[in-house]
Amino acid sequence: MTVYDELVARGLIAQVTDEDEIKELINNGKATFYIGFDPTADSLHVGHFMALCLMKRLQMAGNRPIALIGGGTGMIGDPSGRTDMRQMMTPEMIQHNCDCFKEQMGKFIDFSEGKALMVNNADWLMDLNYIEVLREVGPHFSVNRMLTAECYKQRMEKGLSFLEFNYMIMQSYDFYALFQKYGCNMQFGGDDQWSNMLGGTELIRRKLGKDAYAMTITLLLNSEGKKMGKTQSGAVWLDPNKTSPFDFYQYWRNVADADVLNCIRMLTFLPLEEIDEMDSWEGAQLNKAKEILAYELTKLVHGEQEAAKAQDAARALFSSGNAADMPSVSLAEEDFTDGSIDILSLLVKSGLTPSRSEARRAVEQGGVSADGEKVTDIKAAYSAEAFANGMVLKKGKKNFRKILR
RNA sequence: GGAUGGAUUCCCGAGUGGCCAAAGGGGGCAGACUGUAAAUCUGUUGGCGACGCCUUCGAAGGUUCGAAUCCUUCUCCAUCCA
Repeated sequence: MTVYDELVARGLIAQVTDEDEIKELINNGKATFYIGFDPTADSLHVGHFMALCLMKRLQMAGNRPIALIGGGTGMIGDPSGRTDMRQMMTPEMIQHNCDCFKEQMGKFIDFSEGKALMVNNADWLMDLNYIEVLREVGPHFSVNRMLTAECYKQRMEKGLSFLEFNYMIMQSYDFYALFQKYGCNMQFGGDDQWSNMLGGTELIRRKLGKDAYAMTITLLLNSEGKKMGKTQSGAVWLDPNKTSPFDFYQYWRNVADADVLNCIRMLTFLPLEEIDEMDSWEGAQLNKAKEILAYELTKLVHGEQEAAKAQDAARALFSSGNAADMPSVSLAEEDFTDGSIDILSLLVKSGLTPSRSEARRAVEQGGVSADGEKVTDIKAAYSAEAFANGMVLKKGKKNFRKILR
């Protein structure tokens, strides 16, 4: 099976500019392609992970990836897929985020011996001269056409600033620059990037009379049409300090039935035959598939050891309610008043609830238990001895915390 | 620059002097049911030393016994005109 066919089979490809040409290039390892990552946070998240996996797949097939860090485009902010303007970031933040990205990417992609490149578009965008750029690329962009692009259309209602409007031009310029500098002939990105990417291929055609190609990756949506990898408290991060391996594992363990197979197919490196077998699984059997998904992804991101730990912890927690490895919190001397600590403080301290009011509600509604016993009294208090072996505090069905002295 | 409309709690959106910590919906959280799924039903959803107190309706002032609501100035957004 060729790489391209595998990508299709996994449902990873959303749109392509020229299918035959792209097939030819990537199946034969002749592509030098880039994917851009704007440093919008200090860690990569699940959305980036998909792109990195794609990079890896293509790299394994002999193609040369360029990871582009958007130190320059990050200064502008991509309006695609947004209904409001991004908050502008300070150059310091951007620089910090770029550094974080670099480090994380190194774990997934082999950058040794020129097998892959990492570049920062700040290197060429920051020194551009406004008038020169206008004269150089300005004539090749039709404002009328730009405005018909989906990503701008959405913003026509809420308002679009000139700053953001220029994003497409900057991204196009990137492709143009990489094409000339490194012979980069292909760009990949999320499906919401489609119009930005086309801008690049068109610019290259008009300026240089040469062909370049673009391909977008299917956005990972759940059965309700929402982007996956987002939780109430934000994105699911790849940085273990921002999303612990356990939480990461749990996120995937909890996906809806309708989404498991999709996720396995798109995100893991399991052989397709194996995945096809799972296709016939139904009902509670899908829980097995969810475990596989969670384990495989945690392994890819955090390593085999962490994945095993997370899996053991999850299994133990949901069967016996106890486990060696679960998120834990240590209490300090000053957390105790007269030798004991009350349940509300405990819930807040452990991070299970953000406020005492919420802790109170959780207890009143019967959602809290300590060492397997339901807490019914909001005034319940525990002395230091209760934590001698670590107390398992549980809020709701899925939130556990081990409390240590 | 001019005219008009707007900014309300996590989001959408009611509220036009006291009955407003603010309707309704969405989302979230908790409970029941289950398979750590979905759907459904119930409760809950600013904070706190909690029948009370404190902070919140774009910002700052003002009127009033009392302001999300009235007045002034400012900021931001949309639409139309230039």
